[in-house]
Amino acid sequence: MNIKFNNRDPVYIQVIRHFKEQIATGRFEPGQEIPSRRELANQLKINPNTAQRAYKEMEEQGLIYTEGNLPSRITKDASIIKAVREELILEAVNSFIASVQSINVPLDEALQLVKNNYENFTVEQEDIHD
Amino acid sequence: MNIKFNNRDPVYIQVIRHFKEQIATGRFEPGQEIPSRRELANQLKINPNTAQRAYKEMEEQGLIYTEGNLPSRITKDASIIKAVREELILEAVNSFIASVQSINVPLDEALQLVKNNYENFTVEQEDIHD
DNA sequence: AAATATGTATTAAGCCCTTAGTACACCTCT
DNA sequence: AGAGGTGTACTAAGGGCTTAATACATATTT
Repeated sequence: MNIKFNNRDPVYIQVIRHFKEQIATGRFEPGQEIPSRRELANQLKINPNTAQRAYKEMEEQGLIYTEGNLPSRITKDASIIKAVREELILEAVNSFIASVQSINVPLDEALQLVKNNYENFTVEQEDIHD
Repeated sequence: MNIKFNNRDPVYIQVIRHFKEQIATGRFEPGQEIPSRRELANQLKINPNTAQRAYKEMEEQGLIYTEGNLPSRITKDASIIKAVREELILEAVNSFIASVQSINVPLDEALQLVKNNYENFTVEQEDIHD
């Protein structure tokens, strides 16, 4: 468990986002046990209450579930998992289109830019902070 | 002047973002006079101090300039204007790539999604709030 | 039984952003 | 000279998010 936090979004939102990514890609499998609130807080160096808030929202959204006071687990509902992935993708696509259209970047140019930067992107990211 | 504000980013950040878009696309021309702090606040229904904060940061970044106590103007520095456009584009591209890679969307699929949604995007946006 | 770990809940404080109200110096226009 | 608009600056209050410090019931482990 490792999250690169930025300073503009609330931490609990970024935690939820990270879990959604893990669920959408299958790195978190259905029914898989996840860290307790306190353990997650320790791992991420955040406050237990912040972890609790993230978990609470995820539980309300059906992303995770908790039986009794056992460690929470990833949902087994395939339709939710599928919806999460589609939500993330749609969000990324719409956000990108809105951005490039707001600065009048034509479709061809936008596609070309993505193509040119996709492969070696992870490498470049090492220099990016915040 | 019309900005659709969201609730997650600080208002003065969104104002700056809007000005950058206008500058990058040439809708704000070099040397063009811009609304005073108070007038902008009136137009956008925000507090004059928030407008002041946005203008102050833009002045520090060289996006606008102020001579005496005359209304501020858009920079005439072509290199800054070019840099703004490139910054916005790079930001959009990197953000998009980071998003799709985090959920393992292959390049081909990502490009196809952008292509499929680019044309009719402005229409769909009418239903989107917040 | 005792200790530990779990989920859950409450209260308080601090920080950032926004809003609000005010103030001052400067310039332009009447 | 006076009025109005400009940039600029300051203090104060409120809201949302985070952090902090506890607290409690339950289940598991020792």
